[in-house]
Amino acid sequence: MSSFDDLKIAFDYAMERGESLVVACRCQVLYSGRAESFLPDGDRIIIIKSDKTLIVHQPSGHTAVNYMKPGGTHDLIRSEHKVILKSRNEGEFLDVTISRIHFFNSHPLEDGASLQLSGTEKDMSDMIFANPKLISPYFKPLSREEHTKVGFIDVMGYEGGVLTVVECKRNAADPKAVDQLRRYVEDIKKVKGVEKVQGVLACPSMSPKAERMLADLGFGFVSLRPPKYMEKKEKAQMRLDGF
Amino acid sequence: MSSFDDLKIAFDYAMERGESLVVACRCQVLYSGRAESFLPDGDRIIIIKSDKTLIVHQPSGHTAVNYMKPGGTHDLIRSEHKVILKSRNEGEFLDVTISRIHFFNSHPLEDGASLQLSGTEKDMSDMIFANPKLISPYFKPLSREEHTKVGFIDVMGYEGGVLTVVECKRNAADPKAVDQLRRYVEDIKKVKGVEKVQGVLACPSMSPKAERMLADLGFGFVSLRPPKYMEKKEKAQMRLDGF
DNA sequence: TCGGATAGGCGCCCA
DNA sequence: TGGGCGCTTATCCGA
Repeated sequence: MSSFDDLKIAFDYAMERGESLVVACRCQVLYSGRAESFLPDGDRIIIIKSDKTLIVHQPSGHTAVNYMKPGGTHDLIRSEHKVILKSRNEGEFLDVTISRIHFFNSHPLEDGASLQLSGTEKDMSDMIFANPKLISPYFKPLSREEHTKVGFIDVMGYEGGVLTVVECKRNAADPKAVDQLRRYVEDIKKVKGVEKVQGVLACPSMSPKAERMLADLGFGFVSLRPPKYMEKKEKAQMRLDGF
Repeated sequence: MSSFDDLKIAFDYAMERGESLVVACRCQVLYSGRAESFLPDGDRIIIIKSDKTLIVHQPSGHTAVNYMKPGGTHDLIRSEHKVILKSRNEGEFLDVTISRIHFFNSHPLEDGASLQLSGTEKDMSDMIFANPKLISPYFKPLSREEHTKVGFIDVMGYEGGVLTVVECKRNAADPKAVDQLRRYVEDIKKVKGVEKVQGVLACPSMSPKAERMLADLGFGFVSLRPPKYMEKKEKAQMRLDGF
């Protein structure tokens, strides 16, 4: 029995059972679908998940270099002297041509949990709604995540008598953020038939271009960063770990 | 020798050697850094790459649910009855509390290759520059990827006597794309002191809102998709594979 | 290093 | 199903 046959048996077994599998191998990867790509020979880790997502990871970096979306088919075939993993899904294909297997493993994996994330833009708007003084002493919030024809507005309210649109960014704001705020302000003016609507950008900082655009439009800026509820615990943890 | 000791030895060996390693395990994950998150118990695949990138994958979906950037430290410790993988990097931390190991593997992985991708927005602008008739019979391109004070313009040229800014999108264009084009056109008017500057959006299709915005601004639309150099080969491949 | 923009973006929510 | 948009976005590229 060849090493290909061993691998083939283990691979088919895992796929039939709906297991998740991992292959580390020397390979090259050809993809064609929405775009197309070729990745020359090198060592990679390939994962096929139980939902048939396929991802190819190089030995550095955070991002998968190639992938196939969930629901595809994956077949291991021998072609002359090579082993090819052929992945197909909705008009896209990806071929992994394998020249050497470093290791292979599979196991049924079950996971019903989902990530609980905080410190997001949504958390910022919640924070502002709960504590409007963060925008100004006189800011009275009316709505959160208000859906309009041009998108949805993080927080809207009145400051004094002026209708005010607040756009939150968890990171430094860029020109796109100002464009977005302007789009909302213009839309609200038109929809509400109000002449004066104020725009406010709430973010930790701004890029120079964003700052200039904001000033040109006469919009406001509030220095604010997303809340991190574990911050105190984190600090303690870091100290315990000697940071 | 406990199973923890076995794992610890294999883990430390892999880390010392600069190998890449894979652990499939039941675990929960706590992260705190730029944001913070908690992932309750479930089965995951954890990879630590040779550059010390750590990624945590659930058994479905394309994206890593948690990760740490390259260059951090990773330690496997026993805490009472549990095994904890502690990852630290530049003020961020991630703790994986492991309750069961499904499998563990490691191997030195080497990969000097990088992805060759085509069918991008850049490929579209190259295509237009090489074949200006795609925009119109009279379009004369002047520059590609021109860096202006407001950003860079994919293609700029003259159509008849009118300065024309072309923005390419490889996918269906959305309102953000139109905003971007408008920003460029307005800037060029100001910088060049020209009254009439034409904007053209080159993309396969537009969202309804984008279409309306484009019409309101009097900009043009050219139906175009990014070139895929392997397209013929791909089609043949798909036929061979029975699609 | 910073800024600006793309991405085979993905994933989520909501009409 | 598609539009709109945030993201621990990452990654690339130029100043």
